[in-house]
Amino acid sequence: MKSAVRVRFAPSPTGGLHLGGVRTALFNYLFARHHGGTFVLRIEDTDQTRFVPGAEHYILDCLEWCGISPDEGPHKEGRFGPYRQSERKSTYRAFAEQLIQQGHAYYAFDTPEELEAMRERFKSENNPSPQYNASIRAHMRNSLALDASEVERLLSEKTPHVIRINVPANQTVVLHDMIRGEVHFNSNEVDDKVLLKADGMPTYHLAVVVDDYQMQISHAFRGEEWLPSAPVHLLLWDFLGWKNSMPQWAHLPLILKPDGHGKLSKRDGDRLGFPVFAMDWHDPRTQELTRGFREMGFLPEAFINMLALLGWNDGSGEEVFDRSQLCERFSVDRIHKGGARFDFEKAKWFNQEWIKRKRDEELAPQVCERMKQQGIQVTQEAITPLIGLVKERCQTLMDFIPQLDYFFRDPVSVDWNSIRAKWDSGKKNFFTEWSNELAALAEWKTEAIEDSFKQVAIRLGIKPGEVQLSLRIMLVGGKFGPPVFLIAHYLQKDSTLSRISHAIHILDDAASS
RNA sequence: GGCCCGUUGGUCAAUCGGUUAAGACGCCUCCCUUUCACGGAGGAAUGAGGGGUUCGAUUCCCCUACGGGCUACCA
Repeated sequence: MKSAVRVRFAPSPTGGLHLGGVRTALFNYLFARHHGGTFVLRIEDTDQTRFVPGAEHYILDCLEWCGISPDEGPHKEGRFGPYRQSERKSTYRAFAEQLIQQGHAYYAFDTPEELEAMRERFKSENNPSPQYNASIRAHMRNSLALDASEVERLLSEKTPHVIRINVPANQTVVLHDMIRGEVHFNSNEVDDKVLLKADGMPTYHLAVVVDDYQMQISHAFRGEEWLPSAPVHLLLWDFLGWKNSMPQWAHLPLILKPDGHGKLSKRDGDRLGFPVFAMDWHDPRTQELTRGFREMGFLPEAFINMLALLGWNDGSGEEVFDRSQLCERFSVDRIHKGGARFDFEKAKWFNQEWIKRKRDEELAPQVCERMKQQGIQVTQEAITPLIGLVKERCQTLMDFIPQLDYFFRDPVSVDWNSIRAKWDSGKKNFFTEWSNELAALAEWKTEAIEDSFKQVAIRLGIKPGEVQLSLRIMLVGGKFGPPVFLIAHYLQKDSTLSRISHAIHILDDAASS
């Protein structure tokens, strides 16, 4: 009786794709791959007021960047399309009507104002947000409370109306969650959710059930914030007579703010200086640009690795996994129940691990691109051999820029103070002497450069170590980077000499003034 | 307020009744290196509280506290 594994990621195209969304997509993907199943993308665009052009395409791009592209979706029609709920609009109404015939739903003609008035009227200290439920629906304008003839009239006059679920009283609805086990709900606490809106579109509640059924979804992963509405969905699966086809549910733990309280939001990223969206999101309405992990210099391998370990682990103590390892090791019973705080430091560590693991040639194109964006004249060929020199110093792709910049142009800023403190005629003499030696050097090789440096130092009675930091600052601009003689080697003779002589002038001027 | 979920170091977390309560990030010290990193060796730091169950509870149950989610014709 075991059917094929089919899972879906069902975002609504309302803006950038959040970390938590990507993780839900990822867990779906990993589960599907682990079980040889199918990963479906369904666009939940039933709220026309929140629709944002470009968002769907952006979501697809994010998933592709992460390497977790869906097997079916609006981009890749399968046997279960269409994959946009707006394009499935016509299918929902019939099910809503069917529920009415069976007494499991009813028409409601209440206007937004009337609903507001109801909430005001029944609001109390003990019940600040009254629900549209068994005790209240008798007081409202719906097909359960009104005369049949009146309902007939309202309908024939095309009075705007919605269809609500008729939640039975005094029932215990039991959810069997793959992560949380049994969760019990009392139907008296569940309100008569709108199933079909006045504009004819279904709400999430109806659409998720109809679509999961029609798309033959076997396992449904979603965020924990959906747990409270699970009984509505369970009831619908039952009412529609599809109980035996219902997917197994898994409510994922939330990703929380690093500080303070609540679930992680885009605002936290803005506030704390880290990305929350997978990729840059440019809001077409507000023109606002929100930075993404990709543009901040993260590798997709690191991004999904980090996300996979947020709320799940394989118990081995290992943490760095590539996509295929994740697919292999993923299992629902090792998903956590509790929410996990997002830690940007750890995210950067994952990225650094992945940068170290990547071959220089793989990194080169992206690093090259980023340097060009900064106006630095570079080529992939020139950069590739340098990447290995600096990559263990980089946590993001952006870190390569300052690490590589000085190889291609004179340092933009120089930490003169670090040299000046101990600058004297002896040192000036040393660098002048050494420059002459370098100029005459036959072979521009790292070892030869270093040898000559040491020889001149010894000849002048200076410890090589005492002038090495000065040299580094002259060439690099600061106290960082690979071994200094290696840098001189890559810099070539002319640049090396010119930076040294430029430094001597600067330091001399400062000394004489 | 109500309903639901959760709770091991600062953070991610292992443990599925018996451990000196792993490991990782971050932090600190030292080594390597006259830069910064990488690497290596150490260190500080954890079972929310109270009741049970049990020979024995971090592990099972209950209560409390705390945290979170939901409470729309949004998903």
